[in-house]
Amino acid sequence: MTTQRIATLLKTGQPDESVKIQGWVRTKRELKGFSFVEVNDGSSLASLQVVINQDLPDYAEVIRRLNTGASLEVSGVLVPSPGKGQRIEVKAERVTVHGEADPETYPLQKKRHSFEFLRTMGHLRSRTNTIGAVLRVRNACASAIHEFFQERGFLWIHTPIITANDCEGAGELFTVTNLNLQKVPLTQDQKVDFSQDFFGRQAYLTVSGQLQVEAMALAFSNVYTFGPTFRAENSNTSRHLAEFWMVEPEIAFCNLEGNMNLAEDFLKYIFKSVLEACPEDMEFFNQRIDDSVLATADNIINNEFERITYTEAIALLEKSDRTFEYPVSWGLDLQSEHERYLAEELFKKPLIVTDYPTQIKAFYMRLNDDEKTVRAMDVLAPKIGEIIGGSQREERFNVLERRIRAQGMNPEDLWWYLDLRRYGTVPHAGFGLGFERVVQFMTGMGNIRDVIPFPRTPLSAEF
RNA sequence: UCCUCAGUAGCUCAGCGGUAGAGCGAUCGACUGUUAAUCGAUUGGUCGCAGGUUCGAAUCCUGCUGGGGAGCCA
Repeated sequence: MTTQRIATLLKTGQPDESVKIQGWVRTKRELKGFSFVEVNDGSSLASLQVVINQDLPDYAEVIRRLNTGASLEVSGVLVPSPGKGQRIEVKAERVTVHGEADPETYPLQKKRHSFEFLRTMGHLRSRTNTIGAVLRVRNACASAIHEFFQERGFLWIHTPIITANDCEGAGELFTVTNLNLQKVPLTQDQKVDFSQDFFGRQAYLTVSGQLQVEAMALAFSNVYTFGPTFRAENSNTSRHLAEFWMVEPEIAFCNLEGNMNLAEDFLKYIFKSVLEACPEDMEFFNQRIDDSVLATADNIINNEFERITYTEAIALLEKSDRTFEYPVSWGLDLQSEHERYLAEELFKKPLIVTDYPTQIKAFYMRLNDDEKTVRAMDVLAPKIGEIIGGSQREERFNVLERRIRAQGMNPEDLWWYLDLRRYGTVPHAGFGLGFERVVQFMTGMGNIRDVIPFPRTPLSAEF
């Protein structure tokens, strides 16, 4: 008999059906004459209750070995459950213990654990209710992202992880090298001689696939990247990782309005899709983690996002009677507290802020006619802050070259990026979305380290 | 990197100058249907590490780690 998944049995299993399941013991309750064992195989939040009667051969020995964390295989028959809390249960006919888990040392006890503690066991924590639910939602969300773009004819582009482009300006980079670090070759002026390194020049882990994905958009019209991204910043917050996943669509023949529409449709789609795919897990988050999770999802799906310009945002902040720690003034970037005030208190829903001052944004964003602002957009979500950052790109060769120079960079280093404006340039736009931040936002999880299987942060890469 | 709080039993914490306590877990026992099972008993600690102050340090001071907040950003 083939093994069935517990999620399927809980949903569609019928009494008298013969079944075989495999999984891990979540908890065991021994009574006189028989025992209840809850078995979870990761397919759903709920476990399947297995009833083992003492007339089973080797009953005492089997039960002794079935502690929390042990792995087993059960063959039996489904029966209606007389107890509360489950529709059906398995009456065990044969139980095989694959691996024991010594209860004296197995760290996951049948009680609540703090997330801090679970982080010290990256290899085991996915067997818990919360982290299990998070990772199922994460999977559903990743799947929804691909569905969304594939349905719309976007090509998934695998942009490089290793890059020599140090000119995107998006934070600190990790160097990739195979130089002998015991004996680093030096140039005459005592700098590291990267010409002797693997790529013949200094290379890095990517901080964004945007530059490359723009090149692809100018061949395939609509494309997206979805892959890991690396930042070597010494950021110690609940919203930052050194290794995270980013989604970056890029659309040719598109302006900022089209970009905003896509971003809004995109967020609505993935929330809806995850609610459909993981209703139990989402309900769990609403009950145990953050009781506004379902309302927030509903808010995203059913409301139009607010859209204001940076200039309007500054006016609203200046008009508010709130006192902010950081000053509000046209030309200064919005601080976390400003973004949160706008999204959480003033509008109480996601909003898109556009047309930021030129000097606080990247060189590739399209210059407006006033030359004081660029066609940038940030989608700000309650609780998380910036969840999406994007822009219409500067497609005019002369303007782009001028802006590269103005930011102290050398146009020659970006020769191929400029080439895209030299040959068949088109208006185009795109955005970047922090995948873990979306999962955080969806699940209500407070710390980004708990929405990725193995988080990498400063001083932390144990698992 | 800065601010701030915290490191005491397997876990969550109390004790805050006179050499250790609770709840949960685990273990054993009881219970024909439990579901964070319940009830009874038992077990459990170089008080993070290294220095220093003191007659005496878990307790006070200094360096290293974790949480929260900020900056940077996604």
